[in-house]
Amino acid sequence: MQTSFYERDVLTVARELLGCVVRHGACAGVIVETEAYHESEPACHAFIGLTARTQTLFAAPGYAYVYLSYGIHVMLNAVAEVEGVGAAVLIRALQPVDGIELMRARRGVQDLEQLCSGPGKLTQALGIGLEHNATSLATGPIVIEAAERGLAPAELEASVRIGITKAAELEWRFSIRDSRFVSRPWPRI
DNA sequence: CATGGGATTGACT
DNA sequence: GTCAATCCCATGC
Repeated sequence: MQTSFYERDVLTVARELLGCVVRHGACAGVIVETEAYHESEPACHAFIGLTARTQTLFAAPGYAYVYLSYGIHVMLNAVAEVEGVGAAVLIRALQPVDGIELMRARRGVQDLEQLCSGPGKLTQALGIGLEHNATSLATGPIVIEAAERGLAPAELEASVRIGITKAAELEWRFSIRDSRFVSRPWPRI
């Protein structure tokens, strides 16, 4: 998708990424869960300001912000809002579509519902690493393709973030309702 | 230069 | 439910 898709309010981008397809090489999956981060909110890496680690967060929209969590897990984010604003959408879960056997080999797991049901799982399944930080999601090697159809409002589920007091009333997390491929049960609003 | 925390996962009790 | 694994990087001395 083009840059203009990402150059909007990060919550809107997080909502509309549901149903889109993440593709890397032979592997691809439909996004079923996202989480928005914005520099105004302390859980966001950009909250502390521009550093070497977080500079991608402030980069032009439509780029991939990839970082390592807990020294083990790779997180894939799509940079949103205008250049200079630190905001991004974490891709939290996918419904596997293509390259499923390769995903199973990379994960060492057979169960389709366990292949991409978490932010660290989906990057492992798709072979995404830190070397993909600051690459374009429009030109690849990782690309995000538009949803085949728009989601009906009833299919969308929103939730507050867990463990954050400030701005806890805002709906930062989005998923496709009743999808079997999300990372975990969410608190209902 | 040393330290400590993090947007997680999976194994084990 | 609890807990360890393990790398990057921001902060502080």
